[in-house]
Amino acid sequence: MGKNKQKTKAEILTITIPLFANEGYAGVSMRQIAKAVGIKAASLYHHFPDKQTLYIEALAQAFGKHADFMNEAFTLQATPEQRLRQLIHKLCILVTEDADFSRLMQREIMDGDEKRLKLLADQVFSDFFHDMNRLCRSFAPDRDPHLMTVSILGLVIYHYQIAPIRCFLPGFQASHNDPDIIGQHIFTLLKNEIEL
Amino acid sequence: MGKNKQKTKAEILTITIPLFANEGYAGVSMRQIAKAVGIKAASLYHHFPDKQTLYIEALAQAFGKHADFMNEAFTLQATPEQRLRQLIHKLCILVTEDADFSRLMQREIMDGDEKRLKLLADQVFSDFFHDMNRLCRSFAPDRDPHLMTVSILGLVIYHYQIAPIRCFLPGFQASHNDPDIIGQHIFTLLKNEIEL
DNA sequence: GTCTATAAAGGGATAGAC
DNA sequence: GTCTATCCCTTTATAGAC
Repeated sequence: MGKNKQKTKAEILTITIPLFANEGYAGVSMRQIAKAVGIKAASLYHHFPDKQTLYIEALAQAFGKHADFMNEAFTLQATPEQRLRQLIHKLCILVTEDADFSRLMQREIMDGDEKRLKLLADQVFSDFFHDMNRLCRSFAPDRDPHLMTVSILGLVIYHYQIAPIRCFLPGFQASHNDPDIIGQHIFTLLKNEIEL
Repeated sequence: MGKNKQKTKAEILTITIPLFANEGYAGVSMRQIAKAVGIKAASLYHHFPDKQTLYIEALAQAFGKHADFMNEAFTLQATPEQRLRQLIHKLCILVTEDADFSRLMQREIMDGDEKRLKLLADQVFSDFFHDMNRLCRSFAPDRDPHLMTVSILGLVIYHYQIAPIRCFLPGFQASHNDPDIIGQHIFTLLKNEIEL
């Protein structure tokens, strides 16, 4: 009844996502993808017209997975301080637990052309970013909300990005990879900004 | 007298660096490099035994270029506050003005194997990171210096990383790409940390 | 929906002339 | 030090059998 086709397509994408996340678009061949999926390369072209499309759909699946988180991170009614703490905590968990998502995002911001970036911004980040701006305004009304939002994202994301080399850098301790420790550090860093 | 060989080698690397920075290792072919340099692909193998070596030497040249900055950022005698402001300012200028350096670094942290990352950490960042830890201790003695150092780097670097998509995100203004504006924002964000 | 076979192009790398 | 020519392999993608 055609249900297998859809299922197989999503399965292919699920298997493909970590490959693109770890090796990049140019670093993964259709043969490698096919091998990982368990079919021959030619069969991939039954599901996707070309490699580009396969990549774009993998992106869409990887990013769509977290749409809920993006929208739910701001629902709870609480003080700005509590909401900021919650948000930082959830962001730390997100980047730590879905490395594929984070890496794909990083690569896409690096390599995506203008058209793809605009799509990513509008369809994935717009609402989330807007909510973050609003949160920033609520606890730091005198600050530029856009700059604050980027700063908070940078604080969380860079601690994750630098993880592969961090263990070789001066002052490293194992606890520095713990999302709770990192989240707590970032929250106290920003706490002074909060107007009580 | 063999002086041309050295000169040409450095010239090749200079031309190659932006290619690897923009397209990544797998995204650039020896033929593309040769074309950019203005010679044939086979001639590249007179200077470098293989593509890997060419890439590594390009990294070395791109990173070595900023060794002075890394070491000079902490020489001036001043209050911790002044030194922090100076450092943030110089970092903002660095990542803004040498996009190739920043992108290569980002790719290398993402894709480098353990051996290359250890080399990068020891030979490029060790002293700089150590100095940053010391600076952090001087203005925020109660904080973990490693976490503080990474946070400061993340604040600066992420504002640069997100630049390609930033203009599509809510609240963007042209001034958000100005290193002076970003630097000022980050400094005031950290200023509350400073023990006067 | 997957397979084999294959086309057409591009990849890294080498040999040997100049 | 650069060239042409070439080797051998991989790549993306298609055609057509099952």
